[in-house]
Amino acid sequence: MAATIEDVAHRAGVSIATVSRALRGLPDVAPPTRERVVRAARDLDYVASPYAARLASGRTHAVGVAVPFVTRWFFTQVVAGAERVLREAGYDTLLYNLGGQAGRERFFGRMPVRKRVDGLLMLCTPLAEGEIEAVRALRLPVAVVGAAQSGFASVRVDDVASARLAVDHLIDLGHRRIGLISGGSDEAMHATATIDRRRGYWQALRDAGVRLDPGLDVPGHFTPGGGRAAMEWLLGLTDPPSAVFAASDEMAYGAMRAIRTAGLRVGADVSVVGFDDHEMSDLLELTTVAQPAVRQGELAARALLIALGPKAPAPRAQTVPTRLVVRASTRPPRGG
Amino acid sequence: MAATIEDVAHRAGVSIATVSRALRGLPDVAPPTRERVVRAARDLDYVASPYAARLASGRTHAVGVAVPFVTRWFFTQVVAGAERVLREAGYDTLLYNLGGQAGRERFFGRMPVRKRVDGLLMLCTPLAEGEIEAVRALRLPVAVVGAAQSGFASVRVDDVASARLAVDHLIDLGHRRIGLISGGSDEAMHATATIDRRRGYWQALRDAGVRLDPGLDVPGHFTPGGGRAAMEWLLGLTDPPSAVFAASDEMAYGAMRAIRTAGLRVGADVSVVGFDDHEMSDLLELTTVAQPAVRQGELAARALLIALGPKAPAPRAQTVPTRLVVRASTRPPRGG
DNA sequence: GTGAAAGCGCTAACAC
DNA sequence: GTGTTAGCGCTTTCAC
Repeated sequence: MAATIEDVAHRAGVSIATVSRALRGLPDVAPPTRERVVRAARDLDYVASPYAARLASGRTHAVGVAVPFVTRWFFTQVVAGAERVLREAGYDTLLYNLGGQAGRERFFGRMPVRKRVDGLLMLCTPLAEGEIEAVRALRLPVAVVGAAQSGFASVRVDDVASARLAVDHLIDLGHRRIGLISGGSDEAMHATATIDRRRGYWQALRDAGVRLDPGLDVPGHFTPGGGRAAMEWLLGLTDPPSAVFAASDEMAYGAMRAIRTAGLRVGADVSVVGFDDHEMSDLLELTTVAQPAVRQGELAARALLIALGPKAPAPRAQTVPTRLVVRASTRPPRGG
Repeated sequence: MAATIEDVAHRAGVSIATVSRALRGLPDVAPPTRERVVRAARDLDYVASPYAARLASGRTHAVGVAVPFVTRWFFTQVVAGAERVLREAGYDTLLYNLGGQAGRERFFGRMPVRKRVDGLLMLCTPLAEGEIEAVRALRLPVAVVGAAQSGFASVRVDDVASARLAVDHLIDLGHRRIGLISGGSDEAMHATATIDRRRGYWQALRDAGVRLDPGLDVPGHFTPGGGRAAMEWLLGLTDPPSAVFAASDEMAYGAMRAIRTAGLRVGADVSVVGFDDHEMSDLLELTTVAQPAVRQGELAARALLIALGPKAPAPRAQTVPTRLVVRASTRPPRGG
């Protein structure tokens, strides 16, 4: 069997209390004593039982990370960033992949993190009223990525301004008829990205004095397939757009595909801007709004760690900058 | 404070032992008693403390999932599949993102899963001798995905046969000069996929009586950028290949890009086959060897759950089928 | 600076 | 069928 604290205490010739103190680096342990304890622990290959420690101390040193879909590019980046920061701080990462509306309801209904974690990290999951209540009821520090929620620490990009960046770029190139491939009304999972990026799109057009046409706003559901269908629909219009802004790169890829399938050229015939700067975008020469994904995970994890610390300040809403990356998918309109 | 088992016992007018039994669905509890307990628990919004239960029972109901890179497509799929199965079985998923060689060494050196989990799920991480020992020393059930390791349950595809599928397809189309974009010798993280897919490639060529040319075997490091560079190199040869087999779709995307950049057409001028059937492949019309990624995660998780059960059978090595999905990226060679 | 002892909230014998 | 009780392996007062 694995060694316990008692084994270490015997071997070092001290009490278990001293072992506990020595190994956790608490003050009030004589250096030579600590030395003996550390050596004994190493000799026995001792690791403290985290669960016993949790029970006794009431702190779990674990954080729950709830993510809509671990398979989506942006989320994987955020998770990677958060996991690293948490691990380095000695926290366990409990992964909860919501996986769609049903899983989401199960999560907020049962709250499987209860009595399991010290804090909660929620990704891109703008919460319904009841969900916010359910989370608050946990009375746990919470950090969210991709949405600002009062009372919670948050890290996100300015979706409105970022979308404007993309659309302004198209306008600067001379485009006037610009389509939007957005999330879709059903997307509880992506509400912020959908709504705010749409808002930025409208603002940019309005400020440029472009006539607004709601018929150019088509849902793409944040998937390549959805983006493709959306673009097909746009191209089928009597007066199709000369450029589109897709609210995610993955939808943009689908749109690019649809453009090519229609016998048109991306850039030369129809311009496309995406959002994310997914690693494939460089390859596909997609102009896009780059957002620091891994970094958002890191920042959120850090914010959570601070909230878990002794002198926890009021939760802060952080915004990280985006930038436009211009590639070959955007060009002036033909005859523009 | 949150309710404890004692609160429930008081309210239901029974002992804590009965509460424990009733709530866990153990036999030997009179139906009316169970009913009362369940109601009391619900009234108090009681959830058992998992950590107290772990300490008392010795079982953690947690599984560690170690993954080289959560950000890589294949791994995200596997994690999603495994997480769902584990969650539904009442197990916590502790995520360990190794993240490169350094993280990998840290993981096997410190073994952070010690005293934390009942079982371990390792993704695509063919283990060095010392690492296998370190894992065995845990004396825990282990399941691996993407490699067969004796003594551990495993789920994988037949990489050799699958690679042959891809290369045979090119040969059937009439190609004779076929390049390989493989992983690379440094890839400790992808050894199986690299080695076995290369082996399948060689076998297919040999069996077809094609002269073997080691100069056509170029590393692509499992990234789009690597695939692109590899393809550029191949196209620069005096006698460039008319087709390539890339050991992953993401490398194939890079290769396709390089082909286009060189002014050639994918399919018509140079054929490309990938491996994975990443969701983008349909969009990019990449012929590829499809492997069931989510399913491998599910199967591995199930295998682990079985190993954690009462009558644990000997660990089994499972192989899941792959299939060739032919799309527009492969065609007969020009003048073939 | 160190030790004794009382929990933390459960599970699992064992008794009845 | 149900209750009593002894732990599980730590942390944390409180003495000394």
